Amino acid sequence: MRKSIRAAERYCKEHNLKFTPVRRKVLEILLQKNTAVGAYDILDLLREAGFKNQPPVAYRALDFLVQNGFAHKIEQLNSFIGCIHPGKDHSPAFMICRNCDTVSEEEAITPNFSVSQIASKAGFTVEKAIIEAQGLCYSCASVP
Amino acid sequence: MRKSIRAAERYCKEHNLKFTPVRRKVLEILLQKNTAVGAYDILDLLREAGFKNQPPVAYRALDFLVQNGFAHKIEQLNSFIGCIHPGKDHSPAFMICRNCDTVSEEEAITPNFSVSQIASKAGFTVEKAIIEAQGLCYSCASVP
DNA sequence: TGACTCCATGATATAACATAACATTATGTG
DNA sequence: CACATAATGTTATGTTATATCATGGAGTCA
Repeated sequence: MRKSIRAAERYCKEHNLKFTPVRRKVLEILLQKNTAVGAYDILDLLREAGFKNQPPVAYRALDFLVQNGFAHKIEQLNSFIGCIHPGKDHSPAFMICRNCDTVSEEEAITPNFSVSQIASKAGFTVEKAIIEAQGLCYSCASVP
Repeated sequence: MRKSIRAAERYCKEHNLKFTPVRRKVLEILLQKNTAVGAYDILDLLREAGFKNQPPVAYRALDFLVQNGFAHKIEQLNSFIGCIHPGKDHSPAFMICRNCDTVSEEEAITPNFSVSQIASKAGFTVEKAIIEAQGLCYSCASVP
């Protein structure tokens, strides 16, 4: 975790991004858990740590972290999780345990791996999977 | 679309489910669009059609439709879409166009197809894909 | 150095999404 | 008909997320 923080630090320095105290703190919060954390929980923890605690404080920091690949949003939980290999361009698949709430991030490498392959490699029993891709449909890609 | 409604009707009759007016109406609303529709938009349309319009009205109908496979929730949009092949047990992948908002449902058949394969089959250019599986992690599956 | 720019943060308000809880009504079954 | 069950009505509230405008702080460059 210290290592992930330092990696983020280095990456920001290299890319002229500001790794400010609140951004660092939010990333620390995320990396301390192996479950996804909601924005308002983060807000509480920020307050405890002496930061301001209006919603935008958390959402801005989260946007920054997600934008730069230091964190991911888990859509099904409306929550966030620290990224285990930041910096690298990757296309992750998340395995959410309904019993212990642990979210594990698996690498889908190229998107050329199936959910079931990823899951079985991780020893995970899938009960429900969602796959949502954003991009351009055929018509919209053809007519620029 | 008439056909999908009738299929839902038949399925409900066979499974002793009540395909009530509000459920039918919500499904009609969803099937009339090829974009995902938010619960509150549905609520407005219900009101226009003479139904009650408190939030639970929409959410209950949507729960029913999703539960029984007549509709899906698109997590990234907090919205819902009618299912194009209800009744069948399937594991869908959704292609969301950021330009025209069209959401197309592709069949992932067994989960043994990759996102990129599905997308290229559909002529869709993927910019971002999310894959989230819910189930049981290895530890939780081992200790019942 | 001081005016300027850019970006981050502070602060207030409100929008958008979703559910809890309890009352009432309809429907089917013995 | 009495009863059980499921659906709907209704009120209130909880949860997640963003818009908007004001303020501050670091770097740049004439």
